[in-house]
Amino acid sequence: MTNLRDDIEGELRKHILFSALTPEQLVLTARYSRILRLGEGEILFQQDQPAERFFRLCSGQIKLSRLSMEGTEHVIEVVQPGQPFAEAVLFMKKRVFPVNAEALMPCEVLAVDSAIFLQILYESRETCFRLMADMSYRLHIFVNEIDNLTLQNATFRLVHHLLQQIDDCKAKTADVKLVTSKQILASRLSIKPETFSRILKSLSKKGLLTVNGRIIHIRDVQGLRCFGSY
Amino acid sequence: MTNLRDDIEGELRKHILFSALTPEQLVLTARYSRILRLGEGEILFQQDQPAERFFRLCSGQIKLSRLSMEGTEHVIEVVQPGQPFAEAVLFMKKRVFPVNAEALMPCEVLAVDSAIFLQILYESRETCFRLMADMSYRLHIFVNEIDNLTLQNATFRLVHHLLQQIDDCKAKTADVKLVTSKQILASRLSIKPETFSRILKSLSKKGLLTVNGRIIHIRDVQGLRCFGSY
DNA sequence: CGGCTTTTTTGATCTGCATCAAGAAGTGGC
DNA sequence: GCCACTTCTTGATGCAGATCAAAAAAGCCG
Repeated sequence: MTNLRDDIEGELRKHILFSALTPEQLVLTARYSRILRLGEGEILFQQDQPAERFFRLCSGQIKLSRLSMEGTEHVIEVVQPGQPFAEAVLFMKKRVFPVNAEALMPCEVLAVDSAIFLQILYESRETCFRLMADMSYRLHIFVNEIDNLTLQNATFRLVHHLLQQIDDCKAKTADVKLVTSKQILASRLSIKPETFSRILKSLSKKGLLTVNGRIIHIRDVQGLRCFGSY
Repeated sequence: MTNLRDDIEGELRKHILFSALTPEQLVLTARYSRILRLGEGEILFQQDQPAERFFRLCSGQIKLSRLSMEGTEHVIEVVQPGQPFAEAVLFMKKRVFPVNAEALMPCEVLAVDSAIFLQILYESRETCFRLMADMSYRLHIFVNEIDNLTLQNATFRLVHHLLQQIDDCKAKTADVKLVTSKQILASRLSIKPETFSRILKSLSKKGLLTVNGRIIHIRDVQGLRCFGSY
């Protein structure tokens, strides 16, 4: 565990955005970086707080969410180990976090100083290009996300999510282990927990899958794929 | 009209992404750029087509939309003169347009060659930074968009849109001229035209506004602002 | 102007999903 | 192993907004 603290450079090197840096740049960045440890339920940052750092998750799980005025929460993303987050804030006029970040379990997070990174960016075209690719990718994700929310119904979104989790795309059958609680996954997909449960039930009644706790056994991948919204 | 064809450089200079270029870079870019003219209803590009250029709208209006598998359309954005679009595609692995683009009226569009621009980007940090700021801004917009779709109801979205159009934010009363047909605006806000019409009616019945064709006269800005979703 | 298309409105009805409420089934602590 | 607590499921009911159908209003053009 504690060994991580001593290997900030190693952690940085794993970070796609830093993989193009020269050794000197890496050392400089490391000096302005920290490994943070969070307990379950701990808040890393909150919406509208000034953002002086951005992150990469080393271990654990982080929930990124937004709060509406009435206080209802919507989970935007559940960050998995290896993923960078809050890096696009660097270029916003108002440099504040657009989301809340909360540890869903004990986490180790690499925190990098924004100011230093901007300086590095200025010196490393290669890094600029990686960041642009990264942001472009995120934009693409968001466009798809909006599609799903507007053009598609709840059942489709759930089915789509399950299918995405399958790596072997030509398998007839598959097991999907949900990475979070059904509540949180439901929010991620903009579905109420009750509805989520009912959809799973109806899918299993159709013989397309069986549910065993967090393990979803898909009995008919092809059938599920052709399913859509009917 | 035709004078635009002769002034590609001038048009480029207005493009925020090109405003940091050296004269030589500008000339080079201009050589690989074109001004395109589109008639009403003409398609500039379609979803999944290879994207070898990106754009800036000089005049007219362009509708960016997505199609679902069942064929229903959702308007992502209505591009106004001066706005760049499809520039984030540059960095995607599969370099294809993620949306359809159709002229809502006769348009003049500045089309810039992607390959040349990537080369320029490599030579101009300043331009990289502008593009990153641009993408970061778009990401932020999308996060808000998803908020509105998930946390907010149709009435809120419409009210929110109207309030955004008001420039003088402390005015008691205001006129908003819709830039497109109500149908298209409705789709942009993920509302069916019928529902859109009903919402406007209910707001006017409450005395908050009056509707006169595409001109919405807001009689009580403050009241509308406090309105939300109730 | 009068006939045409297109946009907008209105009414009636339907439905997916939310909400409320209450059990059931896991999960962890001591 | 038992109790408290959280997560998940199930049922009953309600409502926002979709859908279908058709009238009304607004543009358009020869």
